[in-house]
Amino acid sequence: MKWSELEENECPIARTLSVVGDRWTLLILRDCFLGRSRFSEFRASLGITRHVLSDRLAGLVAEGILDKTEYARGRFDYRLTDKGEALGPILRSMFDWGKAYRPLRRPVRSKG
Amino acid sequence: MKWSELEENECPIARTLSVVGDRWTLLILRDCFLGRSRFSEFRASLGITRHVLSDRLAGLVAEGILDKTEYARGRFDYRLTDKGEALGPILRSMFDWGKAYRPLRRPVRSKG
DNA sequence: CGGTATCAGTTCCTTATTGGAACCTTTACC
DNA sequence: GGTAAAGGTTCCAATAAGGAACTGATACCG
Repeated sequence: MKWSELEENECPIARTLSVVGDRWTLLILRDCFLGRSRFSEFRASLGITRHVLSDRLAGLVAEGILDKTEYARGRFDYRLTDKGEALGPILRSMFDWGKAYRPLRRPVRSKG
Repeated sequence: MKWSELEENECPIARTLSVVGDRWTLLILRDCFLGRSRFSEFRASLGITRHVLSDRLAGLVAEGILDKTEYARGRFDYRLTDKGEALGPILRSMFDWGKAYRPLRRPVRSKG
């Protein structure tokens, strides 16, 4: 199965992954849940390249997950729609799993 | 931020994505939850290339998410560990979202 | 015993996706 | 008019994924 074929897959999980299953999309959406809404904010937070960010944002807008509005000439806000907000539980469960099963062992400084 | 740097990211969501955030891993794990456990079963179900499947399974074993056991000479079972089972809520929430927000409009046959 | 088939990979080559830097256009500020 | 920032786009190099062929090891067939 090719990635693009997932969209019409029988399995709802596969269909969800066809939308948010790439390397960056869920991190962008996490930023949205944290209140970030601008191209430059995502850039600063994620270190994603402009090209890929531009592409992902356009995809999310096309999917109806983000809403793009011009808050000043040539400046845009990307905000979660209801469909986007509904992804919250996915991020929530990822948060819980990461916290429980991949704890940060923070770097010990000097003699620790 | 490069993908590999996510492992030690401050955010638990980022750390989770460093493990399951690529194109295929969550689909493989979905198959595990559905009871599939062998290389050939994953292949048949997903149409993933041998090379990538081999790589992903090895990664999941290294992460302690799957357990690999030889059930016959040269034949292996991959089964979810507790850490792997704990990913259930992520798949569950993806299932719910996909069902609600990306319903299958199944192809209408003949006159519907 | 030779021939064929399956499982679980590995290797090699091609295609697709990402990373990185430079460039572009509009607006704001001095 | 010069500089800077936002939000892109374009181009090229590096990385990842797709696809087919090839490798053992084991099993079954006659």
